Amino acid sequence: MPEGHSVHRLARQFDDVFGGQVLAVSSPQGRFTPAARLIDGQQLVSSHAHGKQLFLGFGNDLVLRVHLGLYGAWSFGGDEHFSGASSIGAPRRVGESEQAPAAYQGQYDGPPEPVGQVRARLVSAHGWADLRGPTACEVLTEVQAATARAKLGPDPLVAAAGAFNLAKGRGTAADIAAAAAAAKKEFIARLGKKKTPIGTALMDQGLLAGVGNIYRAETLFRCNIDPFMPSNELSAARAAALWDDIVSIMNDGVRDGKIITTRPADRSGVGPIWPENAYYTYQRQHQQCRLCDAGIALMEVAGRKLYWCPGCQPKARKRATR
DNA sequence: GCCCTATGTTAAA
DNA sequence: TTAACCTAGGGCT
Repeated sequence: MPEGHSVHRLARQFDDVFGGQVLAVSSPQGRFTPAARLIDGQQLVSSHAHGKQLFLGFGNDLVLRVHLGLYGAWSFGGDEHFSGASSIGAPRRVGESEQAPAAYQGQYDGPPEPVGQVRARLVSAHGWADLRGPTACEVLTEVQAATARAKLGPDPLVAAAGAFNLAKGRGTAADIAAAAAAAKKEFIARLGKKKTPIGTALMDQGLLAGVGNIYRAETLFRCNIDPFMPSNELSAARAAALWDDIVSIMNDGVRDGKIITTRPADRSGVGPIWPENAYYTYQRQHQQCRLCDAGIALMEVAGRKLYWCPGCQPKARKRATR
């Protein structure tokens, strides 16, 4: 699935192209039809991402919660007023871009006939959005939506989302700074209480919301942390540095529409930056590390593939203090 | 066409 | 720990 950065991009996209507009909501596939009727014809009043989940608020106080899961994807289209038409979701192959294609050209005649399994379709006067293959797509009350969000850990992109809202005249800089500080503090505190390996903890959406398999592998490499180290053996200072690194590379992901975690000095001079030179360890098993002589290791852990460099991410020799 | 894979989560065993 | 779920693309026969 797209990791948190993609969902934050989606939240911005919905805000930009549908914000304040009345939407026709349907389910060409049929599976979402009863819930779609609850928000059909309502105005979109908010668009928010928390980790990998998207929350769209409507004028009748109902909330559409969407989780793309492993395969879900949104596709968009519309006329010249429908800026940023794009398709953001699960890349179908390594190296696929999450960036928007060229602007729509030609006459806009409304959304196309649905092809395949379109779970939900949102249509405004100027464009449309189709949702396919989500793990979750449901209409909730505000209380239910708050309950869903309460299960999620701090989001490294909380400040980025705040900056976007600030530019739209919502919120204050002071509130954003406070939220970002609180998120970081909470992350550090939660890690300190967990004995689970740090590589597992980073994938726990209740501990930290938005990091997935690529960011997990890449940030642990960048911070020289052994993925099997118990979370509570990481010093508070290293936990803070880990948070800062996650914030940094995920902010880049929001900006770029793709995950690039390599520092410029560490990229090979051969081939483009992305995807060949975008990662340190993800899907680089058996290849030589970019920084040392070791080969990148791969092991299946809890059903997900974990990549790391045994040379750059050595086992801690002594117990760190917190 | 068939099999495998994928930046994910949940429930059953 | 395993299976199930949702979808599309690539490589294979």
